[in-house]
Amino acid sequence: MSEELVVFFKALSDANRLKIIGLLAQQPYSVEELAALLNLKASTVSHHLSKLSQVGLVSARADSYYNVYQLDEKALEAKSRNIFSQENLAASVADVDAGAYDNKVIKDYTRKDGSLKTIPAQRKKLEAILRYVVKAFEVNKRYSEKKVNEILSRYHEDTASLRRELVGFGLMKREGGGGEYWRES
Amino acid sequence: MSEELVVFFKALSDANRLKIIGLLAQQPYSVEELAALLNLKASTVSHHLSKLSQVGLVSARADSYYNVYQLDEKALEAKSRNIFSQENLAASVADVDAGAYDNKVIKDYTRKDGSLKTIPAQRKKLEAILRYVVKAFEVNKRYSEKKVNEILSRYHEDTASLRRELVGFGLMKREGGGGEYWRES
DNA sequence: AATCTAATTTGATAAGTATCGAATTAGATT
DNA sequence: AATCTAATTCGATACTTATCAAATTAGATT
Repeated sequence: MSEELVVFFKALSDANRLKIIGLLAQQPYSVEELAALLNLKASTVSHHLSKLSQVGLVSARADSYYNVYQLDEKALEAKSRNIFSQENLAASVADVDAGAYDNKVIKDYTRKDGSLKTIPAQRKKLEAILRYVVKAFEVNKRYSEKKVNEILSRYHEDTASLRRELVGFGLMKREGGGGEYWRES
Repeated sequence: MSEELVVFFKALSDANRLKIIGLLAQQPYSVEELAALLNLKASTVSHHLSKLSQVGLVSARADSYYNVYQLDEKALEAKSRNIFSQENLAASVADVDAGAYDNKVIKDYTRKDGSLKTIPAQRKKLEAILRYVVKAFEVNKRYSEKKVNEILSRYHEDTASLRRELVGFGLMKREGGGGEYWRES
């Protein structure tokens, strides 16, 4: 899950928390000492330490009156090594809808009945629209040019352009001689 | 300066910005495409890209209508390698006042005239107070026990305790036989 | 030159959070 | 058992920021 990474980075997105990490890298400190060193109240430092401990960067041990915090150097090293690993990068996009762009373009360019308002001029949008239109054809079935035009006319009157672009982008194939078209898988 | 590190981590402390990085790790995208994929408005994505580009993680190239953003993998790798380097840890504590803890303890335990309200029971505070008191003695000069007591009496009536602790913590030395004391450098 | 389109900037709003002071808790010392 | 002390939790406040809508800008196409 990507949320864990966000929490980790948020834990480090504060100047005073970075100072705490830097100080604890030298030696363990109590909350009270950290508060004095950073010129903050103990309650504030406690809040910061809680965030750092949530992500496993620091831990506390009780010593008489004091809660002495120490840096977990192992965790620090481990985290820094695989922050931008393939797994983490992949995890961050796991819940991104890959079809969202096509869907938006289709939504922008079609009427309620599914026909096209216009044929997009931009290449990327045209591709998205063509991927949408080509679904009207069965895979591997042969169509005459007349039949192709009839189907495309449901989408836009300029069937010749649609037909040409479908072939141009490789979404449909045309047999050299006979004027037959088909959609490949 | 530590502020640079904070900005870097803040740039990464957002789920949508991490998704952008994950997406750009696969291929470059335009602002419009990212907006559709993340279900955000273009202006919001622009805002995110601006933060990422501030820290050098992404850059844009113009392509017809579009601003196509790409991930700077080199920068990503370089950053992740030395995030928690010695230099960065040291930089984060550079502007921390190392004497702040002693100062706070001294402030808490002394009156306006510099004398001690009480002698701290806690070891760490006692150390801080003793470091403060020992400054009343010149380095390497010899003092009789009587003179030591006279000086210490400016701070607290229990001169015997102060004297004993100063020696115990190694801040002052006593010659075995003759009852002479001195402060070492 | 005029017109489009995507991107950015600006302003407003809502959500998040660093900080402090007060109250409470946990634990050790007496 | 009673009392201290440091730490934590809680409530309030001020500041930051993610997001959107509207206005503006930059650049390409016609």
